[in-house]
Amino acid sequence: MNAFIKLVRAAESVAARTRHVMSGARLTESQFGVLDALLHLGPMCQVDLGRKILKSGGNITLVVDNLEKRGLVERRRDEKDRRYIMVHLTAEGQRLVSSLFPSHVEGIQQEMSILSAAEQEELGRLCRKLGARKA
Amino acid sequence: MNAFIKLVRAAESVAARTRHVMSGARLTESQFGVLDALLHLGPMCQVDLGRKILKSGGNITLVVDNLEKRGLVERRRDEKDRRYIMVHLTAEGQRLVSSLFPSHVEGIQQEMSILSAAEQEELGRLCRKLGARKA
DNA sequence: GCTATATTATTTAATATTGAACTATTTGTC
DNA sequence: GACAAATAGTTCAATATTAAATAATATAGC
Repeated sequence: MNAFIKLVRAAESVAARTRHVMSGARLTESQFGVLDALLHLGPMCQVDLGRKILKSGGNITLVVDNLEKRGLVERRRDEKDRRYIMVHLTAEGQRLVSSLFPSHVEGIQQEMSILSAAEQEELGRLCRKLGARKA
Repeated sequence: MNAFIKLVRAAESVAARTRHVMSGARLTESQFGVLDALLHLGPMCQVDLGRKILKSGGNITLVVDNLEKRGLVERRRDEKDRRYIMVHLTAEGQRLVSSLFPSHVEGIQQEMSILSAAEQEELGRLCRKLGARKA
């Protein structure tokens, strides 16, 4: 029980302390999460984006809307299965997320560096068990 | 870096899977967090509530507003220092949060039970280090 | 081929969330 | 005591977030 409270606080604390890189570019965490997924995994439909950043479908619609307004991503209807809309990075989106990514990673690593490599390993192992638990 | 991603996913996964107790009573996580703090720590000003549930001042104003509309909490101006507003549980608020608390705790314990007691201990230790890190 | 079911995406209503500007109050310093 | 700095709370605009209802499309079973 206590472990859970500390888990949530740790996640929120570290996230809050590393938000500045994103907010400097006027991106929210969800927006950055979407751009990050598209950069590293390629074009993706919105359901998959939702699974990736753990948000509801309705939410993804809005986040992608806002990214699209800024010209950072592009929606393309899948002609094979017209239910799907694949979300693509634009050239500008790619440029932006690529330029932000290194300092984003660096900020997180700096925050995590209070734990030794072995501790980070162990933390990852424990969290993976919790995250993978069935509904 | 990987550890951080797993940390966030674990926190969000467990939280999402235990949300049903709160949403069954039409309470959000923040609303429940406020009621919980008031129940276990007594009346509190809004700044302290914000520190407790890790949310901004503007947010606390709204969350307390919504709890007040439902008659679950009450605002009382501190007459010693009129900048402060102490938030109190009403009888109804106390009844509600007390009735919900056991199943809330049980749900979390069930989610966490995929880890052994020793693992939970270790997870708590690692998370405490991360959460306590200076800004 | 028709129909029931499932899946993707959107919309809507309600609440959350932040950051910044703002008001009211108190405290510290001269 | 006056006034500058600090602190508590509110408001506002922009975006997020969910759950539930809906529309469009695809698939499976008959």
